[in-house]
Formats: sequence, structure tokens, C-alpha cells
Amino acid sequence: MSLRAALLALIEVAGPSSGYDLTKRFEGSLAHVWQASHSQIYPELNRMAADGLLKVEEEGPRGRKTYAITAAGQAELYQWLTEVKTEQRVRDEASLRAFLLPLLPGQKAIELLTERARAAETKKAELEALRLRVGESSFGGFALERGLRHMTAERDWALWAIDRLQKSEEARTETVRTPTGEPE
Amino acid sequence: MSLRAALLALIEVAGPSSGYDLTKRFEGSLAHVWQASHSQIYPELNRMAADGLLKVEEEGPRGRKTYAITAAGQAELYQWLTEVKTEQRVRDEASLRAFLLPLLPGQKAIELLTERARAAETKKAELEALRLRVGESSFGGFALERGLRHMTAERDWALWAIDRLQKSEEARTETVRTPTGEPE
DNA sequence: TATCAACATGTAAGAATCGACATGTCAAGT
DNA sequence: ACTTGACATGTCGATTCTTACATGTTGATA
Repeated sequence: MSLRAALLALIEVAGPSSGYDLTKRFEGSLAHVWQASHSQIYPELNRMAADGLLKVEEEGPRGRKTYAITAAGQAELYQWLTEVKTEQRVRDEASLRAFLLPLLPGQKAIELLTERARAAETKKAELEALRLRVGESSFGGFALERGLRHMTAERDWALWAIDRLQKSEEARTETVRTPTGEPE
Repeated sequence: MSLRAALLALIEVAGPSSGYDLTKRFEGSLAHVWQASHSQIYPELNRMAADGLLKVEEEGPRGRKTYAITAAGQAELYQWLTEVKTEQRVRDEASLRAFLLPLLPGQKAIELLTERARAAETKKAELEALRLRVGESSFGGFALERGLRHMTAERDWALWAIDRLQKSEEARTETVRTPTGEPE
């Protein structure tokens, strides 16, 4: 249902669009929050038209079909936004990897976390650049701010975890050294 | 592949387990980062045994089958943790909803954001309670801290968005009121 | 005029996941 | 003796999504 909502919203905001247009828009700033390829979009548009949420407004060159939102489509969109309960299940591979981190030897874990901190920083910079480009109060502005905050949290977490691991690595090295009787 | 990694990891950490055991474990603290039901787990265990990553170690009462990890399974797990690139695509309905927020009238958006802030706060409290229960440095500790930080970011974002919307609602009300010539 | 990039729409096979259906065992309490 | 809840394993159909296959048009540039 999320794909439906996204498509309805894009057409609602930008006016009648073709599958090709919508595919492009999914590659733009929307890509930060949801992905869909043309092979998913085209069949979905057909189903939505069959369900009366969209109608083919115009057929252009190269078989181009322009879909417009119907009253039923607007109702469906508004209902999804306000009444459909947000899916709680999040299946986030990054979270799973964080969970499994203790399975790795300390040094390896630190390596991966360093990379993760770097990746979060990069994404953050990307979003900041996007904000400069599109302005503070563009359509995706709320999502953009949210992404920034989550990326900051991610980076800070990774740095915290690295620090923690480094401390326990030091402690481990100490306890290994001490019993051998090596001078301080 | 993530399910495979999660199952291998659970068996690696807790030793030989049955599908039933693993299902239970997916309902525990792991549920915060990944979900899988028995209908997904049982067939996957069979496939993994067929692929040589696990072997049936023991058959108990009530048809219970206990799976143990093999050397190939350990190698696969370690490789996934260290060499398989983390899936970047995140399909997060909450992000999509944040993106589409401007489609709603201000008051309705504020309502939904208030609910979101509340939900993040609840989840945060849940994780804090879990930390108290299992201790600071339990197996899922890194993931737990990560969840806490992300939930804090989520709540703070929602509060920020509410504040922003309230300000623009006020401004809107002003501009409506002023032209009517009503006294201050 | 040839060719290339962008435009434009589809289908098909397979993986991951979910909710429902289906079946049966065993131990403990009533 | 009965019943209930926990133990225990599976299958099936529907949905979502990905990758690859497949086809054709149009405009611009070489």
C-alpha cells in the first residue's frame, strides 16, 4: 500500500504524470525515503487505474500514458495519510548488524564501525547539500530534517561504540600483559 | 540473506537450537531489530541444512529437530558480517510519511506528529526498561544503545516539526485576521 | 544518414515475507 | 479422565520487490 500512497501523492503534488515521470521522481529526493523501479511502477499504475484511483488522461507519443488522480484516489490518499496505522515493523539491516556486532573480534568491529561512522557522515553531508540546493522549506523538508537527525544519531552512536570497544580492548591487553610479569 | 545471517548468529551464540527455540528468540529482544515468524524460519532452516551450513544434531520428542552450526556455516556468518556490503536501501514507511507530511492541513499534521513523538517516547522507555533488565553490556547492547539514540532523534524531530508547523499556523491565522480589520 | 541517448512501456522468474491453515505431542492441573 | 496451554513442525497463497529480459520511438548530433 505504501507504493500506492507514494504514487498518488506524487501525482497529487505534481499533477498528471506518466510512469516514466514517476520513475524519475523516485530516483530524485524521494529515493532517500522510498525506492521503486519502473518494473514495479508500471503494473501498479495499471492496477490503480483499474481500481479507479487514477485515470489515463492523455496518450502521447511513444506510447506515453499520462495518469491523473481521481476523486477516489484523493480520498484514498488522504485516508492512508491520516487513518491507516503506520507499519511498526522495521526491517533494517543496519540494526541487525549492530545487534550482531559482539560476534566479531574487537579490532574488526572497530573497523566496521569506523566505516559506518564515515558512511553516516557522508549521507549527512549529502542531505545538507540537498537542503542548500532545494531550500529549507521545500516539499520534502520535514523528511530531510528527519534524515539529518537520524544520520547524526547514527554517526554519534558509531563513535560511542568505537570508544567503548577501544576501552575494552585496552583493558584486555592489560590483563594479558600483567600475568606474564612484564614490567609495567 | 539477512535471515540466514540472523539464524546462524543465534545458533552460534546460543548453541544448537530448534526452529521453535529460534522462533522464540525472534520474539525476544531481537524483535527490535528483525522479525521472522516460524513459517519463514522452518523452511529456511531446512534450506540451510541442505546447503551444509547447519546439520540436524538431534531429533527429540514431538518431532523436535535441533540444528547445529557447521564450519561452513561459521565461515558464511563471518563472511556476511565482515565482507558483505550492507544493504543501503531502507524502505521505511515512517520516512515516507514524513516526506508526505506537507500534503496534510497543518492541524492534522500536528496531530499525527504528536502521536509520533509519543510513540517514539514509548519505544524509548521500553528500551530503557530493557536495558535495566538485561544490563548495560549484554549481547544486544550496541543495538540497544543505537535504538535509544534513534528514538531520541525521532522524538526531537517530531517536536521540532510540531513547533515549526505551529509557528506557520499562527502566521497563517494572522494574515487571515489582519485583512478583516479586526482590532489587534 | 547513421547512431546514440533519452524517452517510454511492458513481462517474467525468483526471493522474502506474512497470515492463515493444518496437524500432532506432551505435561500439568482439575 | 479431561482439558488446556505450551511445545513443535510444517504448507499454501497472496503481496511486495528485484533483476533481467524485451521492445520500440524520437530528437539531436556527427
